[in-house]
Amino acid sequence: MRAIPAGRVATYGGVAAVAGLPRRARLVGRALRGCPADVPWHRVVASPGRIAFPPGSEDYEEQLRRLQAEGVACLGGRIDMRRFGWHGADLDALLWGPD
DNA sequence: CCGATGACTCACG
DNA sequence: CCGTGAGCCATCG
Repeated sequence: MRAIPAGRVATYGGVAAVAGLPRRARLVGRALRGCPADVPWHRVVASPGRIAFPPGSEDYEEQLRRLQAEGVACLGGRIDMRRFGWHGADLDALLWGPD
């Protein structure tokens, strides 16, 4: 999660896959609940580029604020994944990095 | 032990 | 775009 750069977003399923847990998107959402403060939870959105919280809820607004603060546009409740989507590297690349 | 419940996703109509 | 249904599986009551 912390590997997701500011200004980009990843999907629940994507994070799960990178973590080596394919098809476990729900688990990522569960893990995000009450996660440490230094975890950029707001950079994780649902598959189509939509904030997963119920629109209008306090959590929804909070995430929207944080994303906009990083320059991520959310028009019509949608985030353009082709522009802001983070196509993360595989776990090895994340751990060992390109030097 | 068991059914219900999610910060999910994908396929289909 | 919207609903349905099927996977998913850790938690909860």
